[in-house]
Amino acid sequence: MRNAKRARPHFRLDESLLTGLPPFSKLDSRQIREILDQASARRYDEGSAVFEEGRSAERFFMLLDGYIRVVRISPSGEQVIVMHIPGGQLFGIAKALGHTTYPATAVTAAESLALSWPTRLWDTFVAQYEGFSTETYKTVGTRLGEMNNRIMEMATQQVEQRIANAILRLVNQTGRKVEGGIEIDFPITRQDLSEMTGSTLHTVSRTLSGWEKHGLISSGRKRITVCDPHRLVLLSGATG
DNA sequence: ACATTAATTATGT
DNA sequence: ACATAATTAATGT
Repeated sequence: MRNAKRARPHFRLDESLLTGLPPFSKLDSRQIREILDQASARRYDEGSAVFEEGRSAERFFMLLDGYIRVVRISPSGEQVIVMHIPGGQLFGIAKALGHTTYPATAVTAAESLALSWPTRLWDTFVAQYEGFSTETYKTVGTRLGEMNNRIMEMATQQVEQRIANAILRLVNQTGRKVEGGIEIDFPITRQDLSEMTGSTLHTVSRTLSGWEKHGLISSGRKRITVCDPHRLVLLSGATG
């Protein structure tokens, strides 16, 4: 039966969701409780936007499970994939960068689960939760370093090496062991790889086919597993 | 050393 | 059956 409208049922989020995650690892269970009671949880289908570039940063997020694809669109309409964020990390933390709007769009690369809080809570989180700010600045620093490396790659390396580096990054961050190698844990297309490397899906397809022929990787539709990481590193590294 | 264009085939609902 | 992904060859800068 269709019942009367009622307020969103208040699910008590389990404390184990946050305990152990770096930004919260130093907190006692009372503090975790506090934080969880102010959070809202939401599930996202694959490919749905969590927030969009330019929009006011109303909330910040903790990705509990799944993967976030950070995306920007050029004025001419081409998409660029800035990076991927795995579960267990904060994202949409515009406030940490001194922004009031989101600097990029966040799309789920797989079905995902995220907590979020109103951005007005950011300062109190920083002020009263030990380790929160230092840990978040660590992740900001890590991401900055990655983007830094990407800039170098873009400027100096050829497409094949950039693709190799992109895949290695994904494998390091999201790789899960399967028989015969390490698989990228979420669906990824040649188009995606091209948007990460400033290339085209055709070039990506050709290079991947070549690698597959030589046993470096194996791939199906939207799936890539690295069989020989070592040789891939050789390809990606100093001029071959 | 790569993009573009185009045609063809494979794969998932 | 249909849409989306991937491959492959030919041609262009």
